[in-house]
Amino acid sequence: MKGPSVKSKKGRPAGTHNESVRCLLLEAARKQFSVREFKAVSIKTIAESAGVNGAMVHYYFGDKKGLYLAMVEQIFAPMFENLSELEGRHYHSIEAFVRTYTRLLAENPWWPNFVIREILFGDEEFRDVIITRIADHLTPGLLRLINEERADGHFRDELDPRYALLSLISMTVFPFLAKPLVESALGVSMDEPAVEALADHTCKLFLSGVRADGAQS
Amino acid sequence: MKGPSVKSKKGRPAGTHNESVRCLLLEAARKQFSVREFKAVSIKTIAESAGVNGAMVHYYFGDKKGLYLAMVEQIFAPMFENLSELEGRHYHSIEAFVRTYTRLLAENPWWPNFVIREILFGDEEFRDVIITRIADHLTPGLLRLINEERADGHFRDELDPRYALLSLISMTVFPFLAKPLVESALGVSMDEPAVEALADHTCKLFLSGVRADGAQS
DNA sequence: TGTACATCAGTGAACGCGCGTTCACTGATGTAC
DNA sequence: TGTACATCAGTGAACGCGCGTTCACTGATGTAC
Repeated sequence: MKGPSVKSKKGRPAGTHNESVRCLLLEAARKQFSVREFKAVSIKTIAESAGVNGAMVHYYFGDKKGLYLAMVEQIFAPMFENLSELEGRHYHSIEAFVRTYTRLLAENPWWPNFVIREILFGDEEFRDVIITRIADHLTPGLLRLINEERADGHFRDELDPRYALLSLISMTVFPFLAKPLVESALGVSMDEPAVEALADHTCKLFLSGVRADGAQS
Repeated sequence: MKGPSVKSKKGRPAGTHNESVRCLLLEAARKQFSVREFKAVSIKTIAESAGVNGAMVHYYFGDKKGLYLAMVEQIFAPMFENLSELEGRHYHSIEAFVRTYTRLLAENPWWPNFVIREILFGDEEFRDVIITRIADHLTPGLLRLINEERADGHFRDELDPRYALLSLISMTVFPFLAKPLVESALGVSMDEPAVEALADHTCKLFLSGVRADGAQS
């Protein structure tokens, strides 16, 4: 595999406008892989969609899987970055989690699509990596938070924190995952205001649902 | 396409043990398609898994897609049947919905897998059929129920019934959809007792979450 | 009953298409001296 | 400055593999008379 990363002193230097081909391919790949399976998307289709020669896939990414992984990495990076931030600073509030996550999902609507695809149909190794990565980023902080609220008497005593967390994540993620179903069946368009209203609703439902009888809202 | 369905008077009658090959293929197909994409599963793999000749796929199902559709139909049929029953009789209770649906999902763990696959990556026509079918079976009865409870003052007045229904479905379905993630990240094994406990939890969380302040539990 | 025949489920080799991949090549653009 | 050369991004034809599909065929099992 030879690529543009090979540097040397002589000759024409790399990087006039060559990165555009790379970007075009990544963008086209995201579009195609968003609505079709890996093997159902041909390099030819991606190349045509990007308006470049199909051999460029191998020139820039080695092979088809290289392009796919580069694209997935590009999609996941900002999500994990933001989630790390969230973990570091704002995890003190259930509401902050729901709103931040909702915003992230609204901005990256194809993200849950690729996650669920990898989890359900991906290679075993890659799947485990993703699962571990998501679990590590989401679970500890939120579980601790729920446990604290329960210990302080704000949440019901018999509440199972694991189930509570599962409910919270379910309500936050599923609407984006089943977006076509939601839009068609419920008539909810999942645009900016609807998504925000849904986040409000989710917070209220969850906090009322787990609150101890005697606790203040 | 010639198949065993062609009947005649003369010759060896159909149906000694020939249906077993059909069943073996359907079962093997379900196994393979559960964990891999359509194009990532070869007829050869299915046939080997079933222990029959690969040409049998075309003999019994016409082509690969015929086998896939027959398998999906076989998976969906009991679900829609049970959902219809549910609609006719037991839709008077949120709890009945959650418990019935949870039981169905526990008994048919691959069902949400195929639904989401078709919705996200399927052909446009097939996707719309599935979405419409699910929407028609789930939405009207439950929406009516939620509206009634709200009108009777049991549920909060400012509650949006569509969002409430979405939350309910999210909490019921998502845990099965993200089963590997749930089991790995939360340490919940999603077996019989855990699934039942989760259904209890979901009912309690939802009903507490939507209840009007003055209403009885 | 015996026999010729029809139809069955199932076989296995061969075909041909689409795909990912490879590779010799081109013209443009830079550097070295 | 001019010129020979090195390296670049990109091209397009060809290759070969795997796949879905086809088809002539077989032996078994029934029916007709």
